[in-house]
Amino acid sequence: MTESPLAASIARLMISTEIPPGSHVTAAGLAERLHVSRTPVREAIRELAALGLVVVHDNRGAFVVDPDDIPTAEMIDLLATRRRLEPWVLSLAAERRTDDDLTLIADALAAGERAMAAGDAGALNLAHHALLRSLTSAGHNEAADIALAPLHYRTCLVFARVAPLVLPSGWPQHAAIAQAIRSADGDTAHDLHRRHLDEIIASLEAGDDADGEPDGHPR
Amino acid sequence: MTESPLAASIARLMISTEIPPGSHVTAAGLAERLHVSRTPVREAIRELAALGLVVVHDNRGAFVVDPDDIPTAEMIDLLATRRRLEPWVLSLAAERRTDDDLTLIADALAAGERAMAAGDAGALNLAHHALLRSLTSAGHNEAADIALAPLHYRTCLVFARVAPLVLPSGWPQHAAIAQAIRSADGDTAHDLHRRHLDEIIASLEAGDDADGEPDGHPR
DNA sequence: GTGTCCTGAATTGCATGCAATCTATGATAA
DNA sequence: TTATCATAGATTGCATGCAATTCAGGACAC
Repeated sequence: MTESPLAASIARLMISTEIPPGSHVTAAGLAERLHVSRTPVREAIRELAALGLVVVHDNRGAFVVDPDDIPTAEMIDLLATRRRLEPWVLSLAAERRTDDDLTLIADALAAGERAMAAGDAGALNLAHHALLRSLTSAGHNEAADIALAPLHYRTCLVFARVAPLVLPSGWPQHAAIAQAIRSADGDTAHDLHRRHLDEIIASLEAGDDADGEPDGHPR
Repeated sequence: MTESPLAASIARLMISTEIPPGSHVTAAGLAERLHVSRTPVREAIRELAALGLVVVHDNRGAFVVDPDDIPTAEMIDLLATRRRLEPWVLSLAAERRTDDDLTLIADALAAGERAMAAGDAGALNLAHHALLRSLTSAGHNEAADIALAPLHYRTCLVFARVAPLVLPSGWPQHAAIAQAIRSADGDTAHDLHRRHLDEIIASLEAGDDADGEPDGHPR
């Protein structure tokens, strides 16, 4: 999207859970931490609110979205919505991707591998988000890109706590999808991704865990 | 979405084309017009940027999205993306809608009728947007609601100039969709809306008009 | 012990001042 | 005439000050 650099920085802190879910983020606190004044921080917080990363209560400030506050039904809605769009966008990506897109995707995959090897949960969450964004932007459908941006942020936030446990087992699936896009095989990318999302949805519906088992691999 | 009241006010000015597409909106100008200072205006502009209503150029300010700058292919992408989500959301709406939802939908339809009778193009655009939002929010799928918000804004902006010419002939279709939702007939709502969007897409693809003929009724 | 009210610290939200940057205009030289 | 450059105006972006609001904790009455 068109996040400002500052908003992107703050978003990274949240996705990596350096700022934990549910936190009350104060303008003064972030201003000091990021060495800017409160004004640009406040503007960035508004952006993040529009992207669904924080909720702003009148005269009480912004709170990072807390997965514990989100009912399972809402998580299912979130994934079902992605399911309607993403497989199609990935099939577009297989047609429209440029070499730059492929590089971005490969970079995100590599970052994820490194994060898993290093056991760095925050970095893995960031890589997951970068991967979702790079795959989507390869579709070169700006409307879909804009529509999915808040869903990707929410997904990475909502599953931030469990992602380090379940992402590693699902990473090969991501790699396979990326490979299909590289090979311009839209149908395979479409089907793989839809199956991937279906598995997550199924595990949520089975009630594996109120916190979600995003890759369908119960402990 | 969670627009601030100020951002919503500015958005209304843009959708009604009181602030015309392509305008360079200055913080000082809006501040004076809305009787507030520049700070809250700047925050609102950031929100609108996240929603895709304006584009912000560094150190040059914000510009209202101009339909003339948007290629037909991108408009088709926009509508194709809505087509993936909205019919499904409306079928959800037929299941989940509350009485309050039906009231909002009826209000939007009535506002559109009044605007057409009065020949008020700005009011009609606003009613169109309110209708899209009320239909979608009746689906009670927050993720889909958030994802579609920027698409609805963009749609109403992109078609702002031609909407007054084509919306009247398409209004009965909207009314029929609303009726299906009221009757809890999800399949009909789904099919009617998909057909509606397909017609618009087809007319764009046929090149009826670079500006779009959003309801498929060439002059 | 329980509930209510009050006070104070903390935070938001808004207004304004100012430096840095950009655009446009007109002057100058080739 | 055309191109280049300098200057002036306007606008953004950031910092800071202050009033209004909210929440937490304790005193007090019952």
